[in-house]
Amino acid sequence: MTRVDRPFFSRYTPDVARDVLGCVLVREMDGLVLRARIVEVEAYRGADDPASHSYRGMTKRTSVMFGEPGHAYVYFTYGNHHCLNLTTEAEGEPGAVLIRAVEPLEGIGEMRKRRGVEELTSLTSGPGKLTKAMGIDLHLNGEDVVKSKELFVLYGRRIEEVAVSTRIGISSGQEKLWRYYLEGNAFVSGARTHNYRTRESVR
DNA sequence: GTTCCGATTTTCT
DNA sequence: GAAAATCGGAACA
Repeated sequence: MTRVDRPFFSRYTPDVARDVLGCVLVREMDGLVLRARIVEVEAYRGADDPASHSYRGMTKRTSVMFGEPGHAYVYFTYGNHHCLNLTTEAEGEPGAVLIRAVEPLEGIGEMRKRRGVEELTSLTSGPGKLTKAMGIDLHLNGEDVVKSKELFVLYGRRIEEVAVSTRIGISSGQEKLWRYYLEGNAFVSGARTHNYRTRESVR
């Protein structure tokens, strides 16, 4: 397995989002290995994207989005949940891909323990769920996933069919179709938002 | 310093 | 289908 490299992330964010589908997210700690396949993502950019945290420019929190591509941007929201992003675009340009859902591959028992849930499809089918299942929190904010030993991404199998829709949980920027997911995958979140759906073949 | 609110999840009706 | 839980960041004064 080959690690996803810096140039992969240093591109137009929606392209990175679509291409990272099918790649494998790996979390290693305390001799533990957790692996999961990325099945749902969303793209967030900067000044052209009112739904993005970096829409109004750089702040202490969003500085990671402006930095070198290929780093983890982790934020805390709703007083309960962490969300994982991978930064994109050339250094100086804000951008990140939100990992919304993954499919567990290895360390499933550990994920169940961390989530306190048995149901396999509930383990990592949401941005807050997968961070809890994989032990991802603010201490990984800014982590360089190109070099990190704790959190990184491997290239995966080729993907046949990708579905596109509006992003979930945002109040502006709804005209952009920047949510990408594997059509029919059981771990995709957002069953409640039967919004715009388009199909397209990729790769 | 104070106020407002969210790139969510869970639980209850 | 609706609402509560819960707290750090960002905006405003």
